[in-house]
Amino acid sequence: MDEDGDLDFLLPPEQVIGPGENGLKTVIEYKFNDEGSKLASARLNKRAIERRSWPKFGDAANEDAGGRLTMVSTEEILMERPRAPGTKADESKAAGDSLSQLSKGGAVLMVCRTCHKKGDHWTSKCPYKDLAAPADVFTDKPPTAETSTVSAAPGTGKAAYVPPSMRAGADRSAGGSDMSRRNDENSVRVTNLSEDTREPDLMELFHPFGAVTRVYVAIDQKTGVSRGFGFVNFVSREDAQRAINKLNGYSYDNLILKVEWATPRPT
DNA sequence: TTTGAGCGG
Repeated sequence: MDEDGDLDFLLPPEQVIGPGENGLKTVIEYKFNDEGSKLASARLNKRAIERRSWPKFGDAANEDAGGRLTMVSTEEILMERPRAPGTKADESKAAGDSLSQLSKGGAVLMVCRTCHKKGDHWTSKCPYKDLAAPADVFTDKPPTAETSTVSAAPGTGKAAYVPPSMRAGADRSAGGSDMSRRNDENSVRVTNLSEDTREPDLMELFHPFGAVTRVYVAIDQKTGVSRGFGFVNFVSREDAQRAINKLNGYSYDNLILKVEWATPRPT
């Protein structure tokens, strides 16, 4: 109830004096004022006295006049859910928004930061995302003729920075000097797993060959059962190669494992 | 049978 009550624990406790013979009770309470200093105030709860004479109602109707002042209600209160299925769908249609857009979290909020198109796709799904960085990023690093390829961000007319790895003729082969890219290349695909092989099993099987950054087992979302293949990522390409050499054709859970380099999934 | 999931604003 108290908006800025987070420091109230620093204050002295409330004091209640009385009720005296006039039936009045004195309450001394402490508060911070706007400048943050401590204040004490006293109030007389005359109104509480007055409330005692009010007629009782509801569950308290049978209580004595001088009995409990408050009751815990057992009444059920049903909350309205404006977005509950089937309640407002018709209105949404009437408003002209397609349901598919609504299900993506609201058409208005979905504005691509790369091409600035509204309601069509997220930034990560932008068809131009490999072509141009978001127009409002890298403004402190204007592209220069020697170090970058300049292309136009569609619809903006602005030149956009293209990172070296994205430029035409960039070396995308494995094991180069490009550290950020190399990690993806150390991904090993494992197939012909038994269906009760899980990620900890893969970790146990592969980590003796070197540092493993990630293991993954494909799980059927409907049945929860393994789809029989997975991926293991190694820090070092050499370790991954040794694991392939040793574990490809290895008998595991009565099945012959197939272990080979994974090629990046098409996006 | 067999090349991963879904978030995010």
